[in-house]
Amino acid sequence: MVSIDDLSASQEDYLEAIFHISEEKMAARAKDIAKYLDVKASSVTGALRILGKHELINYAPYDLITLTDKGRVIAEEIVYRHRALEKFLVKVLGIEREDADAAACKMEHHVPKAIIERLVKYAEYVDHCPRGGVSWESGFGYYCKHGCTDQDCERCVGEMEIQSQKLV
Amino acid sequence: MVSIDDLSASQEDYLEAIFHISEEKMAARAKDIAKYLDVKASSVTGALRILGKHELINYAPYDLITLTDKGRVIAEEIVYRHRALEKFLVKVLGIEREDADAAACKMEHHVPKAIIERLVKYAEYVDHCPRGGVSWESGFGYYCKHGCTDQDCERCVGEMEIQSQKLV
DNA sequence: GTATTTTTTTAGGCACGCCTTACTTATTAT
DNA sequence: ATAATAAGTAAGGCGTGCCTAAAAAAATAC
Repeated sequence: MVSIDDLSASQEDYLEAIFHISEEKMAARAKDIAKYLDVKASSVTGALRILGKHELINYAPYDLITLTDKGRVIAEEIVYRHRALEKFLVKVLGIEREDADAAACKMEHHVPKAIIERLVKYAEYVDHCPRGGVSWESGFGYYCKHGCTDQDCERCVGEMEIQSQKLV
Repeated sequence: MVSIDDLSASQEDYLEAIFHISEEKMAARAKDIAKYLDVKASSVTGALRILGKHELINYAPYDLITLTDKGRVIAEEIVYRHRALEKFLVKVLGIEREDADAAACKMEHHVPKAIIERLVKYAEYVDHCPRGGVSWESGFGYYCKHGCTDQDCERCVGEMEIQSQKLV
């Protein structure tokens, strides 16, 4: 039995690609996958054979490619991770959507599930309770641009002392 | 000229290992590195030759292994990333230190530099301005355990309505 | 219905990074 | 000093995942 943890990063990418292409066109063809992942068609064939062998996709040479039920469950998990990461990067860290998407692609295979769950929870928290958490504009975003502007900030007092010492 | 971006994940691991071992013992030996990374001694040799060729370490057979200046700069960058990630996971997301360390090991090679910088900034912000940001105990940690407890929370009103409808 | 084009597959190759086995070099103990 | 042990190297293998080039199959055009 194959679980999501048995898949390599590239196999996850293939499954993810098939999932997205299938959403649009009912079934994927090797050509679409190659284009989506920017690899040669011949590289796709090998990957498809493996995914087929693991019964994650319905694969027969020259035939249309679809996800099996098992494959769809795993593909959805992968897509969920990607979206969760991207949302976190945008909503919490204020990364530009495009950059966040690119970063999520790079990171998604290497972030443990437990961490993803926490990111989701955190993003949800910030989203849900902007007063308790951090709303980007007024909180972290402002800090990024202007630093700490709290006159009574205890930490800043310390830093100012250090600054003064340097100036002497 | 070799930059940090030219290193594979495993080369980064080797450099990181040498850095940490050197901190304790002045110089590293292949055996220590093999143990540190849980890899066979013979696997270490090849990696050392490459790092040596790139002038990131001073390497001569049977001799002690030390970082070159160039190597130390890169190693410090790698360690910085690891620590930044770990700090973020612990301080912001409330992950247990050990889990955070393990996750950081898995993630550190795949998080773009720009994202690391943002994580650092965010952790700094939360650390610096717990009032504006989120202190773990009172903010996100509490939310994780009890959910939203704000009586006047607009979002929760919506959710309660949904809940009520379900109960009907 | 054959010819052309597109799509897919096969075959063979390369780089990486790890492994094992066999060998060489150093160190340590007696 | 030499035997035993520890440490390091060389050579060759394996799996992954990509590539190119060329053959085979399918789709399309005439």
